[in-house]
Order: sequence, then structure tokens, then C-alpha cells
Amino acid sequence: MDSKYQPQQIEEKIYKGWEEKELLEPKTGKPFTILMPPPNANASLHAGHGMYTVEDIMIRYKRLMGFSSLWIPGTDHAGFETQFVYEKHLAKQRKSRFDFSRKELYNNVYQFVKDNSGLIYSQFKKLGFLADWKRSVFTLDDHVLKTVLETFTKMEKEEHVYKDEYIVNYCTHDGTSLSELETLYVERKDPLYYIKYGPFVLATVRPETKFGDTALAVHPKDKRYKKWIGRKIEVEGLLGKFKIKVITDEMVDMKFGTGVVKITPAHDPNDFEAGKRHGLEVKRVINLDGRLNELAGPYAGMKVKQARERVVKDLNEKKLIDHTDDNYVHSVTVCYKCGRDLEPMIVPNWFIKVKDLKKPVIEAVEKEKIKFFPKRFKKQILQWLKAMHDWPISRQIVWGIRIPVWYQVNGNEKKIWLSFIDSKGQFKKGTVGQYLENGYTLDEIKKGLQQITIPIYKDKPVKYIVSKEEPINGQDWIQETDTFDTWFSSGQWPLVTLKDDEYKTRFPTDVMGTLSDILPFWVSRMIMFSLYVKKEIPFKDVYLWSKVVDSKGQKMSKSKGNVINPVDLVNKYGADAFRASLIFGTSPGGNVPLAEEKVLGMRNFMNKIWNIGRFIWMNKKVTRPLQGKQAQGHKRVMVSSTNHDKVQQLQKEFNAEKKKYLKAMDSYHFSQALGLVYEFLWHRFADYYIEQLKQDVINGNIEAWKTLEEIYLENLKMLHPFIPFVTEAGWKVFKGENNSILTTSF
RNA sequence: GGAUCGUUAGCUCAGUGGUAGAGCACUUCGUUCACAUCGAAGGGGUCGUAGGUUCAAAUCCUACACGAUCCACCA
Repeated sequence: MDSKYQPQQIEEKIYKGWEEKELLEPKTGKPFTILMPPPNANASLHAGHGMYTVEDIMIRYKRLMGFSSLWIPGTDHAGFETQFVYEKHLAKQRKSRFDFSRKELYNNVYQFVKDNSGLIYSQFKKLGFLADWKRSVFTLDDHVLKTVLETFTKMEKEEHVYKDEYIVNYCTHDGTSLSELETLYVERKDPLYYIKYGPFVLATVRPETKFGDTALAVHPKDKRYKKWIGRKIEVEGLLGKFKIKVITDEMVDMKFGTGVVKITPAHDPNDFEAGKRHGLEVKRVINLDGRLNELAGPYAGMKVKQARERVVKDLNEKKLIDHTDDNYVHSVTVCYKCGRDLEPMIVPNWFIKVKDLKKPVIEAVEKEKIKFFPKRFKKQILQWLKAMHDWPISRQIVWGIRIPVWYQVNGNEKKIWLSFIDSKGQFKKGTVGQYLENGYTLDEIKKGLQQITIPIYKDKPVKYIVSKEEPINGQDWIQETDTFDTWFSSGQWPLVTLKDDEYKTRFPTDVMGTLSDILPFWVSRMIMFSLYVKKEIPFKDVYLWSKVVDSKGQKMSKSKGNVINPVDLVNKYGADAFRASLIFGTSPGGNVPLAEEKVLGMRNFMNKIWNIGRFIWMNKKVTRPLQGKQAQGHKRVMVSSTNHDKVQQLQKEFNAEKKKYLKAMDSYHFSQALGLVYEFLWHRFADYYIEQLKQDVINGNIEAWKTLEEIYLENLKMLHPFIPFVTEAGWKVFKGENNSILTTSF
């Protein structure tokens, strides 16, 4: 045995040994199952992934408790995220997604992901994860597609799905609508213009949307404007005179601005809601490309910001601006990827009605059929579930699962808008009818198709069918180009990871571990899908682990430059030290500061563990039968009553430690459990008992030696879930190279 | 605006009615004898503020201050 524990030399070998002996796979016993939260397929390890250690701790602990532990890994295609990364990659080659048909683009991204995947698994192995890698599931695997499409079909049939125009946050640069998760808010100072509007003055930061105004609103209790309510007023605007109705709505804040608001349903979420309440016309003036359209007259074709400047300039010239407040601070919704302002836009979207679907979810959480650790997250998820509104599931990107909806072309030629690349490589944009008339076949259009957009025609909607396969008379149908929101597929994770017969034995799974950030987006949806499809909860417990932050408690981000690469730390100090530093002295659901000094401290602990074993091992030889004077000395030690008492005391102290340990482990108090063993092994077992019994052990006191060995090995087992490598290495020293700590039990 | 969490040693954080703790940092001493990636000893905190409950409060309650996060709003 080396006097220093050197993880670099043995970790890889140990892991290989587990693989060769098939110890990553479940053994017989009562089932215990965890589904690994799927990281992005093309991701590489970041500090946050380190917290997966918590699941490894559970898996290994249960294995040692005699359970049939199974940890199923997987990767996520991460739609928007991955396409974004790929597009940046394209940009370097001075290309964009508009240079490709959706089919080409999809295949390219697929290849890109394939080329970059697998890395994270090798890094997970480096961390020692005891997952059954052979069972890895990718969210675009055939059987996953099958399940996801079936779920959608079922939902559509049972009327949980609808298509509607909806106001979404739309990034005109990335060309897609964004989920709540993908939006950020930034505080910003923008001029607030007080515009003369007929008899009123009203405040707005977005004068360029005034061409889409379809009403003015005041608060019902606002006495100042009582005489105008319900009347149509005449307004002199930039495009001449027009009439507009004055309505009342509670949403108007009398104290803000002048208390009069313009309602622009097509370009503001609140106005959209108000428009619905009052049955107002929805007048779109900004197109999806971020430019004003023909309703804006001379401003048509201008981008939003440019149009705003021109409109303000022209309003000023016509003396239609009363005054401007230049110190107005408000928060603006921006794209979390490109940082540009998001445009509230009317986009046809597929929705899931959540009202009925979320009911059983709320019930399951309230009745604690699913428990949360730490407990406070129960409140959080309930709050979110209650506020949850209909879920837009379509995304205008290609990297994902294409929505299995087919629109009828025949009779709708003028209603179906699309873009495609023709056989000569020319980019085309317009209605399908326009190109069919010009001699294109539907096949050619489909081949080079990029995107189709079908507005809602309320009087005569475009007919569609839901079908996993292309309808037989394919000539007449064209498939939706939108893909599902990533959460739509990852939300079905528990429905696609187990084998059919395992749903009888391993479902619901035991624990779902994840970061509290995605509790609403992911966890609640997994519960929802599972209850809908399987009529059963997907997991019994939810464990929310900590967010890994830097040593000052700051979130790690590239822009701050405080990103710590876990791989470097593992190479330097060993996987055990890294793992222990994420668990030792931390609490779940909070922050874990990751600092090199802490990892170093834990590395020292690993070395201590190693050297305790080394001391005991080195003295094993001495306990052989002794002769002559030695034997006399030996005998004398054997009968020493003080030492006998010490041994008994040690045994007693250990029993108490183990009891506490088991209690902590069973209640997910991993930090406590590790701290307990740390304190016992180092400061009681080594600093006190070994020092006290040292001479006796060296002299060959069998009772003392035997007790030290037994208790040491027991502590290795207890530590094994946290620090698998050093404990396995120590175990092999005592039990033989071919033995594994994983085959023992408590 | 609503909610949740936090505020404890120089730093990062455990501790949840009964003698204030850990890691790192700091001071002093000790190297052949398992480990200097070590050991021994020590300094350092009126546990955010103000009230209350209690024989007893860092811990329970109330209010406030500050910070973090989530949700909503933001014309």
C-alpha cells in the first residue's frame, strides 16, 4: 500500500472492474428504481451535473441494503437549446437555417448531435456513477417517438388539444415563439410618450403599434372619462382620421399615465386578453419577421425600432405628442438566447388544455401520494400548478418531434402559407396555391419545405387530420412543420424509459431527483402525463438537490467567468473528493458553493481513510502466533482491562453511529450521514481509539486489532455511496483484488 | 404586488427548545515509529433588529430590516 492515496492511478481501473463484473446492472432483490434526468445529448459535464451524485448515493446505498437498484440513464434532444447551438455553428460558416430545407437541417443537426454525444457519459463514468448505461434512452429514439405521438393522438381525440391563435413571446431573430422558461426580464429606461389621441392624451412606450389599436380603455370607476364611455371618438392620426370605441376595463390603472389606455390586441398580452373579453378586432401590424405590414401605410417594411423612431418623428411634426417622460423604467421581456426584445405576437399554436389534466396532479401532491424533499417544495409546486394556464406546445424549430398533424391542401391552396427551397436551390415564400399554379408539384414543395404557417380561419378552417404516418393519399396532405416543445417529450420520460414488464414491478419509480428550477416545467408535467396515460403517479418521492454556485455564492456563468470545470477538479483531486465536496456540509434545495479548497479538504479525508486502512493492514501480520518474549508481552497486553474497556467503548460508539447513519440515509439527509461518518472515523476512530490502542495493536492484541478491522470495514461500507472509489480500493486490500464492496450488504 | 427561503466565527455553511458547531483561513507546539494530504493545543460569534411565549430560545410566535429565488404585473 502506498503511503498516499492516489486516485488517478486506481479510479479508472476500479470502474472498469465494475463494468466487467456487470455490477452496474441491477441484482436480485426488492426493486429500487431511479430515472436519471436526461442531460442534453451534446452537452459536456458542468458543475451542476455533479449533483447527480445524489442519485448515485441512493442507488449505491440501496444496493448495499440488498435492493435491486436500477439507475436508467438517458439524453435529451433539447430542441431549442440544441438548434441554437447548431445555428451558431452554422453562423461561423456564414450560413443560416434559411439555407436549408427542414429535412436537410434536421439531418445536419442530427449528425451534429451524434458527433458530440457520448462525452457526458464518459464523464459520468469518471464520477463513478453506477448507472446501467446499456439501457440509455434518447428522446428521439423510435420507441420514444411512438409513445409521444400516441399521447398526442389520445389527447387530440379526447379534446385536450386545440389550435388557436395565441399571443406568444416571439423572437423575430430566432424565428420562434418562446416558453416562459426561455424568456428573461430586464429593467430598462425607455421614453414614455404621451400621445394626443382625439380628446385624450395617453401614455405608451410603443407608439409604432398604434396602427393596430382597436379600442381605448379607461377604468370603470374613473370619473374623468365618464362621458366618453361607450362612445366612438374621432381621432386624427398619422394615417388620417379614424374612429375608435372607448371601453371600460378593470385592468386599467387609473394612476398610471393619464388613465387612458390604447388596446392593441395583436401586440400586447394584456390587450389580447382584454380584446377577448370585449370581442375586439385583432389587427396585426407587425409580421413574424419583425417588420411592420401594409396596415402601417408608409411605415410598412420597417423594423420595429426604426418604425418607432419614424413614428415619433412624424407625430412630433404633426404636434401629436403632448410630452415625453424620459425617465420611465420598466421591465422588458427579452430572449434568453440572443437577448433581443421579444415581440408579443399572434401565432397559430397548438395548445393543451390543462384545466382537467392538472386536477389529478394537484390532488396527488396535496394528498402526498408524491412527497417532496425538502418539504417546502410542495407549496411551491402547488402554487405553480394552480396558476398554470393552457400550455402552448408548438415550436417553430425543426430539431424536435414534428407534430403529427396533416393539413388538407385541396381547397385550401390560398390559405396555406409556406417557405421552401426548390430543386434549383431557390428560396420561395408564399401560398401553396401560388406555386402549384406556377408549375411546382406538391412533392417538390414538400421536399424542400422549410415552414408552413396556417392562420386561423374562423369561418372556414383548414381541415386537418392527426396521423403518425403520412395519409395514403399523400398528394393531398401537407404536414405541420412545428415541433413539440421539448418538455412535451421529456415530460413523458417515465413513460419511455422502463421496459413493458417493468411497469408491473418498478413503477411508480422510487425517486425523481432534479434541480428545483425545473420543478414546474418538468416535474409537474411528468406527473401530469403519467396520471393521464398510466393513471398512476410516475414516482413516489421528489428530491430537489442544490444548485452549484461558486465559492462566493454566485451563479456560475460564462459571462462572469467564474465557471469551474468539474473535470479538472476530478483529475486533480479524484472523483471521491469532488463528490464529497458537493455533499459535505450542504443542504438540499439550496446552494452548494464549490471551491477548490473544499475539494482539497475532502481529498485529505480520502487520504485519511486510506491511511487508517493502511495502519490496520500493516499490523495484520503481527497478530500471527508469537514466540518467546514477544508472546509473553502479547499475553500481558491481552489481559489489560483498560484496553478491553476501550474496545468495548469503541464498539458501543460505533453502534450508535451506525444507527444514526441509517436514519439519516433513509430520510435523505445525506449531508448529515456523511458528516457523521467523517467525524466518527477521523476524530473518534483515528484520533482517539487508534492512538489509544496503537501500542496494543502493534504488540499483537488480537481483540483490539480485530475490532478496529471490523469497524473500519463497516465504515467503508457506510461511506461507499458517497465516495465509491477509495472505499472499494480499501476493501480490496482487505478482501482481495477480486472482491467488491458492491457485493456486500449492511 | 403575492409567495417561499435565508440572515450563526474572517470566508462558505451545518445546527431547530437544554453547555454555540464543521470545513477552509489564523496562532502556538510537535517531523524516523499509518497519514505533515498529519497530530496536539488555542484564538475568534451578545446566532440580522425589536418585542413575545417558556423554568429555558440560534431554535417557537409577531413585526421590521436586508438578501436570494419563484410567480404575477409592467399601457
